[in-house]
Amino acid sequence: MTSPSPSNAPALLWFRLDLRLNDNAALVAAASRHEVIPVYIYSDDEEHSAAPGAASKWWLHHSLVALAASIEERGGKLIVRRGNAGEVIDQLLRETKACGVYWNRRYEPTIVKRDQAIKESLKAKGQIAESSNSALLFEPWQVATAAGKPYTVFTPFWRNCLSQGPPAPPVGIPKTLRFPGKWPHTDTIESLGLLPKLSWADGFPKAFTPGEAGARKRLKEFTLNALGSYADDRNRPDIEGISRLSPHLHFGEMSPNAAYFAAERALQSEHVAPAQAQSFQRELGWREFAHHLLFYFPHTVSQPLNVGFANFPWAQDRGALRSWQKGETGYPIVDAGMRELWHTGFMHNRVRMIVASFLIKHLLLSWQEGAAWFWDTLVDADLASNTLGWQWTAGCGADAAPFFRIFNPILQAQKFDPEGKYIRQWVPELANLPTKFLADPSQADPSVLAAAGITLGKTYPRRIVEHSFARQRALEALAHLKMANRGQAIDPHMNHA
DNA sequence: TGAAATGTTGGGGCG
DNA sequence: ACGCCCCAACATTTC
Repeated sequence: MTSPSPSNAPALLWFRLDLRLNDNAALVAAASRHEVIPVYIYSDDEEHSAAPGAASKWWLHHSLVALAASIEERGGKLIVRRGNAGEVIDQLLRETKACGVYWNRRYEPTIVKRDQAIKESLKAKGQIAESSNSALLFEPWQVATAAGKPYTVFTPFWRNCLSQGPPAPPVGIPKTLRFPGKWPHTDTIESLGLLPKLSWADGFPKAFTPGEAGARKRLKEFTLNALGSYADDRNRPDIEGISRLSPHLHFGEMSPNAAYFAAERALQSEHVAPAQAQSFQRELGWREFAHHLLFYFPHTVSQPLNVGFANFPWAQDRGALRSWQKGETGYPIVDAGMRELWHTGFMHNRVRMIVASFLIKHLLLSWQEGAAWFWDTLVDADLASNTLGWQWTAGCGADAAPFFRIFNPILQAQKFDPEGKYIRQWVPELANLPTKFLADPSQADPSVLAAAGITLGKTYPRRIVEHSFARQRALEALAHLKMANRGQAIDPHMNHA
């Protein structure tokens, strides 16, 4: 197959969740044949479940600013528009006389549908409509079981991926990048209204630098400082043990290939033990698995994969939900996590599992409530990963933790934050409490609490539910569910396919 | 990528 | 010396 010959007409490069110039397949394809008109279209109205939440909008704003600047450095311009994507594209094609559109694929159900319609419409008009993969190491349809079905268990999924040979190494920015002499009108990034009216995002810049350069710097620091002990430290919120690359990967400021090969290079050059590098690559594998599941089971965005959970009697308790959201549950590790989330738009993964387990199993609130809060508050909110993560915790998803696996927030704190450094950082009103009582202030004598300046119920909340009671209640709810399903559909080891 | 309950083992204190 | 008990440490089972 020969590639189309270079044309005089420019082409639109439609940026979406690929806000970078390096290792960008659509950019490579467009730049090899055309003058390029970079475009970003903000169309949250039509994206529904995939439309960015408040924290993501903050990130998106800054990422767009960074992308526009690096395009301008190369003599180009990022054209920004707001509205229905198909209509904006048609409008731009008329304005610029462009011959078509290049973009990188997304996998959210509403986006897949929309993009298919746009592609068909363009092709029907004889225009170029070329999509590429620049978001995944392995696209959903590249991986299948021996029976030709999608995977629902992670380990065989990832084994299959790795057996296909190494993913494509990342490539740089195209050497020849031509832009048109005349530009269409562009809205300002500010006019998209992505930044919050109130100042709740003030703490975000301390934790993150959105944009391609920030992503590259983060990857470098991670591979240098933390990759070598990743398998050991990745569960420790009190240690700088994780990559923090998730928002950069979500917005496509870095390709998963770049992250994968950074670990691969460290491994090959023997700077890092194989088990440590592979542990990081495995986490990239979970991201792949999440997209695989989202593509083949699109309804899981709102519905449990395991149909046995469809009628689970989740509690309706706005007060309890509010306490969880604000980090006022009376369990310090839970509250620390929820406050880290609020102040930075991020939460350590180990703590995500703890707070999620608490919401679902201690409070019996639905995983959908938790997913919605995470969606609005996380800068790395990703429909695939968020859906997988919450269904995993609830025990209703693919390869999920069984419902009876209930995290003890006190033991988890003692195990993964042994000196209480993480709790003291995010729950400062407990900072003077001896470490021994930090995971569970209710065990401290009144004199000890008084010496630390703490009054339970006043300066720090009492536990909104007692652990052993909540555990028992959750187990009973599961027993009822089993009964209702006659023991059939909720076996944790069932095959969901 | 749990926790709690239950079972088993073996060392040591002690009559 | 011996049996008995206690209980920590570890293993297994159950939820």
